[in-house]
Amino acid sequence: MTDEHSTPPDADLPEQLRVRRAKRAELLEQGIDPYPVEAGRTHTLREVRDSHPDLPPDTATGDRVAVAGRVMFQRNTGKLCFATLREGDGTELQAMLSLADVGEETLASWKAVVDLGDIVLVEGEVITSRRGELSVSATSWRMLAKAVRPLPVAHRELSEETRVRQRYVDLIVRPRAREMVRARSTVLRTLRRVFEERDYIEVETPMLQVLHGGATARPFVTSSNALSQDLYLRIAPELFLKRAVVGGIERVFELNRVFRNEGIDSTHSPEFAMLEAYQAYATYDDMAELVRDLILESARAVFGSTVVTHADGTEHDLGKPWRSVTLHASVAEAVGQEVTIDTPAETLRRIAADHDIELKDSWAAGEIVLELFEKLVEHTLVEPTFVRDYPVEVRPLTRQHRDDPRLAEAWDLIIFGTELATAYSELVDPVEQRERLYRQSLLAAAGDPEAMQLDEDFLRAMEYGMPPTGGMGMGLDRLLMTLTGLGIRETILFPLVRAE
RNA sequence: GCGCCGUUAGCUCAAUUGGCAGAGCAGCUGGCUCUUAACCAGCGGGUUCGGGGUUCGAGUCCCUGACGGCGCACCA
Repeated sequence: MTDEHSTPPDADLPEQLRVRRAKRAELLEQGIDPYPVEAGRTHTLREVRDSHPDLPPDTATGDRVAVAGRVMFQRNTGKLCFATLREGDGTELQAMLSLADVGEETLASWKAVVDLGDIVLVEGEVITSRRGELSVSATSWRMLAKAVRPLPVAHRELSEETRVRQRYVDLIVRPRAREMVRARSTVLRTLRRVFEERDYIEVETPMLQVLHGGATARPFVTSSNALSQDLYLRIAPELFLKRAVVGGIERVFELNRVFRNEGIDSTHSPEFAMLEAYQAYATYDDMAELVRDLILESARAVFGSTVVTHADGTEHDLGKPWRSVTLHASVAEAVGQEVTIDTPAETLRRIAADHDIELKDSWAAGEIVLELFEKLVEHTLVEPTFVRDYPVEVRPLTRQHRDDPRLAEAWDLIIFGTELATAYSELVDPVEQRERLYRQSLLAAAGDPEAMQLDEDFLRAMEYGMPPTGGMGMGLDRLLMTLTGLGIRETILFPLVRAE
């Protein structure tokens, strides 16, 4: 190890770090381990609180406990010290050290070495203070983990960057950060529960893939030394889940990470959690019912109700009936004139021009209608809305509509103006599927980085016969954003950040 | 990828026209046996993101790089 990489001498450290290291050293000199292996805790703060509700002020219970927690506030008078301890779930409890009970030496040592942020054990009697605060009145205390770096100011917001880069600090000082971790876990559990109740099987499919497919997006590329070839981090689990359906796993879902090498902003992360589910002998209508159940059950699990608060502060009851509208009808409503699958491209171009929407020359009617929807309609759909029946040219992997072959049996669920989930009646005709994938592979060969490669093995699977199947996809991070009204970096515990 | 804005004490932020770099919390010293963002008195703490330039003098102006935020593009 060179000097450059060794521990910097204390003299180079900021004052507060030096001071805390000195206190650690002081404990060691006294023969006290500042990081003992055995904590000796007998009760959690929560347990003490729960077992002593509503005590009147100035009560001595006679109950002896040893509690542990991080020191969040300190209020020291000459012969009486108060500290607020906090444990992982945010529960706080006051510790009191009185000269009369602990003696001069112990009190002095407490004042000398305990800083905000330290994790300590306090052993004593459960009492209430004269002001009525439930407390542990110490007979002894012990350092469990000396913090050598000071906590940030507890009563001011951390900067956005520090919150994301040092999430461990964010979790210590900001209750909402802790709540989000628990909300995410609750939603994960709830989604799995709903699937289990519907006899779905959870599977894990490859994240490292030899071929790039399943959606249109730019992949991350890596390489295998053993295979001497490039591998792709998956952009979607779709093609493997469909193989599973072919094999007879008729109700299957996967809830795990996908990776897309695209923009990073308040609604996009390069890695995000994707839920996809496929159900044999079901259609996109069945998947709509499933998705509604997944979202409502998640809301109930997190909030105890279906009412959620959007980023702008408005409350919305997701439990009310959800609207369903065709893509063309939604556009027609927005532009105030008839728009259907029969509307010619020239007419649609005129409508776009009237609304100052730029179009590519190569676009056909279907692509123009979708552009009109995205520019004029999508952001206006605040309440949950299924937008359904897209032109086939914009949904190349979806089965043709049973009533009109120019349409695809697909819907997007829009909430708060953004897409939350999508579903199809899946294309299961292997001949048709081969043609469409072949056209995609031509685009890929021509240099379109988002286009899929031709996956012969996937096509071979379909040739064995895939039952009529409904499929859905939903971003977990998006769901949490919808439920909590927060940005995507708040819903991900440790979002990707550039190295400092 | 392009444009705009930002980076100052451990944390959150000030600093007029280019003229001695400041506050609150945190820290240190002393005081205080019922505080709870405790209080009172005193003290210390800075490579003003890095590099270069203009100037008698740069936190401030110019060039350049790093990192971040917002907008656009792409996307779920």
